[in-house]
Amino acid sequence: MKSFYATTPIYYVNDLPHIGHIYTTVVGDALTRFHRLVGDPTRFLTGTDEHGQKIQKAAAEQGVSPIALADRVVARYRELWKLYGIANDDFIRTTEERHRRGVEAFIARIDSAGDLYTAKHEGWYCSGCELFYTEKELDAEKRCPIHETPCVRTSEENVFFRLSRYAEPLLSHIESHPEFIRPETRRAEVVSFIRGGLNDLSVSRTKIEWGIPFPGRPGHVVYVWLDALANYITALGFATADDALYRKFWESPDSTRIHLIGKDILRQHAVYWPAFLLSAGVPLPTSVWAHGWWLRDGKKISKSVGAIVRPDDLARDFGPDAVRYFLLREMAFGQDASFSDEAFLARYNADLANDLGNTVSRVAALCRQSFGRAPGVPCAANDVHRVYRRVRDEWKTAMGELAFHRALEAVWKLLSEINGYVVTREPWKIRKQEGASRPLHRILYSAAEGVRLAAVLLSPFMPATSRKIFETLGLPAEDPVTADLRWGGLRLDAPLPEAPALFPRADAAAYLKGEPVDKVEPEKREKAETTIGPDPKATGAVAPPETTQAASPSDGKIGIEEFQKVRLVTAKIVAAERVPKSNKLMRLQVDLGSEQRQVVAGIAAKYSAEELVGRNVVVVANLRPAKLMGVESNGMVLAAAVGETGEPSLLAVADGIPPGTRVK
RNA sequence: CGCGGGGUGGAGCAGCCUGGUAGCUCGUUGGGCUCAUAACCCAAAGGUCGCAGGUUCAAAUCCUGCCCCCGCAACCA
Repeated sequence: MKSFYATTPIYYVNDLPHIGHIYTTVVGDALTRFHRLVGDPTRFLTGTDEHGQKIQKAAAEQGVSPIALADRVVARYRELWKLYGIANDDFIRTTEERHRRGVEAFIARIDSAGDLYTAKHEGWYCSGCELFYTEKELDAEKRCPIHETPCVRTSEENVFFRLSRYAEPLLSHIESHPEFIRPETRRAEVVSFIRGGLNDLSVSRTKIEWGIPFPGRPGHVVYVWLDALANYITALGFATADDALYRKFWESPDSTRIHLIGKDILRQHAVYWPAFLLSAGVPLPTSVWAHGWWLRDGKKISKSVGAIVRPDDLARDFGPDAVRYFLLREMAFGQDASFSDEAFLARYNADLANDLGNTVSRVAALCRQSFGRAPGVPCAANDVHRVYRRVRDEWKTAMGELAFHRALEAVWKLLSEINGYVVTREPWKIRKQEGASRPLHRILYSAAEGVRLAAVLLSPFMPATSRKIFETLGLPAEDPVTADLRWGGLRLDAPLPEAPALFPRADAAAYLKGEPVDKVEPEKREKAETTIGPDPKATGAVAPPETTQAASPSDGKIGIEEFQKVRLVTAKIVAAERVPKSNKLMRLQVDLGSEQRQVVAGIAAKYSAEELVGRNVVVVANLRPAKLMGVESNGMVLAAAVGETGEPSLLAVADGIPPGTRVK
């Protein structure tokens, strides 16, 4: 029997969980729940990546130790996974002892293969960032893009990995294993990247302390990616005395090993990681599966636009399973998909409330009204059973291809069949005419058994919902096992408890307007709030610098003296031209009365050069100069940022106000 | 030649790898049912599958060229 091992990336503790993390983890959970259900020995791993520059720095800024910072974020991940019903078998942290040992052993193998050497790495170094920059990233004066201070030409001694040696072996592996990189487009991407030539990879750092000490190279720590990627095998006990899991789930030719990743970290997983493994003489993963990105309302989710989707709100209002369902149903795995409240509400009402929830309560109510309990006479020869067999096969095939949306579509065919079956047989009429007759038992048995099997097929996707459905049908509220996939698992004459609606219909219009939805049972709501409610402390602790820097400690308010530091004056635009090759930059010459100067503004998407000339605007006069696309800017033109896109709308100044007039 | 995603009934999508009746959800229209969460069932209308060539007995699907939209990065001072 084939063992099945799936991993998510380990998440970097500098960031709070967002929809991407939740998605990958939910996918891994659904996939491994499926494999457990069909009877494969299965293991599911997730965890956190805790080393590196950013963590060290963030911790220092907050005056805590890096590990304390990591602990805090890890606790949050653990809560979140619990909330979403993630059944991971293990949770690895790169700061754990077992991981460190595994990495050391892994590096020792690579070293003895002769793939490591030490060399000088020269570049422009910013002491503020503690990072090397490439020429491209710096301006003409070699200034750091973040600190705007000059970088120093420095050299650092690094350990290098002979990645260049593995171009051919990788290509031939990819060639002979079509399932190695999926989907297809990603595979082509990787092939072209490798064909473009592979440079040896620097795998140690000397300027950082927060990492695993590089074996045999005092003063060096292991480069974060080499450290992080190894988690997939160190968590299995690679190169330890107790490596039973490693042998069963990784080394065995009968194992399937799948890395689920976002397409942004494809190169690390499809090039670097397999190269390391080849060097160390360890089998490669069966498959690296790169999924697409979630877009917000069709646009890339970006922090600067403020369109971060944290599904916490939806999980609180509609339950974690509804979010799981949406994520798995809406995205064709591998492609990008859009996350919008409208789409969520539409799916929630149509699929979960109308189809699933209503069918369950409909069938349960029919049984209760007819018999006061579950049907007492089984039936196997009926349309529901026939459709079930077909649906179950489609479901299996789709899951094998990681086509979750198709697997779910199949289950909905079964629900639809049950509804159609009930309408055709009209059990309510039979009940009135002949009471709890044998035919009525058989009809409702077919319907109820169909519902039970739908719940079994749904269990990888919506485990909690699935258990509730079993309960509604008078069965134990447990995760199903392989035998439960067979027709005939319903318990005859079982008492049926009164059950609340699984997914009460939501008033979509009201919800989208921001009104509260009181649709989730109080019990669920409470739980959701305590576990994922906003935790300002945790948020502040790990939020990226731009949010933590909010200067004033208390409420974000500043004194007037602080505001007065900003010198605002009116100005007249005397000339305007687009910055070549830029999308939204406009180079403006503005008259400040006493002087004329050049200001660059990001308004070209909205305003043409002609309509700008002659306009009176407000500018910030005492702003430090900056270069944008190589053009110097000495000030800032004020504009309202309208809507989510921040479309600029210039502030107007009444005619007749001379340029250079102070604004306050 | 920066990197990537996409253009399929009114809307949102699947199908494309492995050519052969264009499918799903929502919406619309008509009918049915009244057991169920105003839910459910049946039927209908509605598509030059971005454009142009090519390969083929056959192209949404494979090849070539082009057009358009979107995201990332460089650029929101």
